[in-house]
Amino acid sequence: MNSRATTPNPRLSSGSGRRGAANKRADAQRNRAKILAATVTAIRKNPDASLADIAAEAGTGRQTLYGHFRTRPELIDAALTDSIERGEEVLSQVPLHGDAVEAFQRLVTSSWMLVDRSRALMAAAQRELPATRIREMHEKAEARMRSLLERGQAEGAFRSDLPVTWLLTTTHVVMNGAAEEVRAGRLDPEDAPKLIDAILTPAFSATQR
Amino acid sequence: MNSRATTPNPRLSSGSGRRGAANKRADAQRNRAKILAATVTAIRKNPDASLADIAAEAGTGRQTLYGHFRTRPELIDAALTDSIERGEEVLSQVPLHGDAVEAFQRLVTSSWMLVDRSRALMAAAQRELPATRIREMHEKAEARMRSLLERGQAEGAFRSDLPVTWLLTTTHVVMNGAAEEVRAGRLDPEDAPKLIDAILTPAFSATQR
DNA sequence: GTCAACTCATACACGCTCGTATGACTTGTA
DNA sequence: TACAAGTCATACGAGCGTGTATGAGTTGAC
Repeated sequence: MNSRATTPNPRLSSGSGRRGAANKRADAQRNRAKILAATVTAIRKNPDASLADIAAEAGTGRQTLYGHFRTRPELIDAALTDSIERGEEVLSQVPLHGDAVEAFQRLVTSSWMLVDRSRALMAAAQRELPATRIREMHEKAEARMRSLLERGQAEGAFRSDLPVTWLLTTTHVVMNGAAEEVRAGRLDPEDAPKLIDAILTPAFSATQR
Repeated sequence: MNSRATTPNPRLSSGSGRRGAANKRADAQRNRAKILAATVTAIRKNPDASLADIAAEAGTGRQTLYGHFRTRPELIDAALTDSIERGEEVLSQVPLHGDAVEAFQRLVTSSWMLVDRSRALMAAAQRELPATRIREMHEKAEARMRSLLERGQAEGAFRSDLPVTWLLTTTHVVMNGAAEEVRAGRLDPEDAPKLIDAILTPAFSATQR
């Protein structure tokens, strides 16, 4: 074990203890990031973008890409993981205290922006990654949303005659619908949160049922 | 013109006046139908099904398929057109008179079953056919739904603070979500209409706003 | 029964993408 | 500065899907 001990490099042991990701040349880290970003935009432009397309989008050689990601699924996985991690940073800041309905609205608005950004990537992932893997990546975000909905139900803010699962999918589905409308140019991104809210709030409300 | 006048064949001039589709051997018509059906089921099983897969599913040779449909898009187009035409036969029977909300519920229930059946095919079409073509095919069904929603708004049954377009997409999106849940085995098809309704009715309701 | 229509197996050309390999070159780092 | 790490152009093999071609065989229609 520990055969690569030539460079102890105590400089940066931040984050996970893994050595795989951290101690790489600054150069390489930049390229990795460029490729990850390019994956999102390239697939956004063309859902069937090849690895060559993505490398071109990143302004890097195809071989460089292969140097960072051995296979296509591995790249997609990494790109999605990255997107979700960035999303987590945003979502974890959303205050969930207080009125459940208002908290839900805040969470949905933030979530929607993320969905809008990585929609195409998600679609690609759904075709190339096992479904269990994708669910696994969304675990945190989904758990947050679910427990908020559950709290709302318990407090009588949200209706309890429907399973939380269905409220959850409805939420996803309406956000995705808005994102699709934006993509098609039929909806102004600015207006989306309001429209999403206009549907979900009365749909989930406990009043008058 | 009229170079193929060898067989006047006054037997069946039913439907459109076109001669292209009608006067084919019974044999060929059967095969065409088999292929169309196979397209739906094959793509349902595997969204990336090749023409070879589809031919196999139909129990026919690949060349026979090419005899009926010159290219892949042409096949997808034909299959979707066929699905939609069959759907029209169902939807046109749904009574739209009387209370707009109830009519909407009836229409949604019927529509959902169709969506559930041809969801995979639609996804394939979205990847291989121009968006305008797909919208064109859905024109009738969409117009029916739209005018019902508009009537509901005018009568004060549906809220008027949202554009009909958004009500329309919401409807689509929730139906699709249910279909997806069914596909994933997380939802019983029997329960779907009830759940869809439970979301859409309060979401679209004009009361309490 | 005759003929055209249709089916189907086989085969080929083409283009595309993935993944691998090689080697020369450039850049970061200590 | 010296060496490892990383980049990149080029090239190759394999696999797959599409669309075309050919020809022999089968089936429906009149």
